[in-house]
Amino acid sequence: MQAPSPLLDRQLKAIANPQRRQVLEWLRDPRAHFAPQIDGDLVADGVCALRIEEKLGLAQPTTARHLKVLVDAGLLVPKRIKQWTFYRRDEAGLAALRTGLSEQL
Amino acid sequence: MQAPSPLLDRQLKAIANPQRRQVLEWLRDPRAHFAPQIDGDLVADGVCALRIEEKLGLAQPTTARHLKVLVDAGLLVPKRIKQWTFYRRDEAGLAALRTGLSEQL
DNA sequence: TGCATAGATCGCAAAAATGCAATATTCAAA
DNA sequence: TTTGAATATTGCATTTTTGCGATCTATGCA
Repeated sequence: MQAPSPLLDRQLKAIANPQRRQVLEWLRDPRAHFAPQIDGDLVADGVCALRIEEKLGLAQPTTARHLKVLVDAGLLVPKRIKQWTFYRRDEAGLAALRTGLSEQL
Repeated sequence: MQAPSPLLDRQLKAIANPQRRQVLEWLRDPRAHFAPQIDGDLVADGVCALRIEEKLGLAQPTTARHLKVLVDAGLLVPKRIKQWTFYRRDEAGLAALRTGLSEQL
């Protein structure tokens, strides 16, 4: 079957995984869950992938793929600073998910 | 990783599939999507599994499993009448899903 | 009781998701 | 330019999901 909305489908598949939901939840209040960073503001820029990786307790490639799934679903915004990538929530994408859900479900 | 909420996890996995979302959407207004039934009122009792099966275009065992996933997630209510099983939405479960989402996401 | 219908379950194959190690890429600093 | 750190990508194994045919179970009717 063809998904009526490819975006909503990607978003729902993205949040169907507990680790990825955990990341989204942590990033609701980065200061409450992560130590301050030298480069990149926790809130404005997001949290360094390395921090997320160690908190998740998964290998680096696995974490990287989880983050990519969330970015591709429009739920996270990546920001490259120097050799780091910082991730913050994409509130617009999350709002779209909520809207799509209430319409489709 | 352990899912913080096993129920929410089951619900999100359940709606991560387009066919299952389609069923939930059809059942929002059964009269708009299904012909009247002899036994079992479309709205009060739900829609016969056979009708859902033919509308989905999937084999009987496959449809049966999809419906079971939705029932186990508390999103559908099954009702056995004679040799048929009718399915309707579990609005309480769907409300719980919405609540869980807004809390966790 | 015997038979037909609807649905549930079993067993298996194909596809997708998830994990990791190894490797490639990117960027900064020496 | 070489080195090191952080991230991205590749390749592969394991698990989960999804599909089907075959079969079992439950129910109703002759």
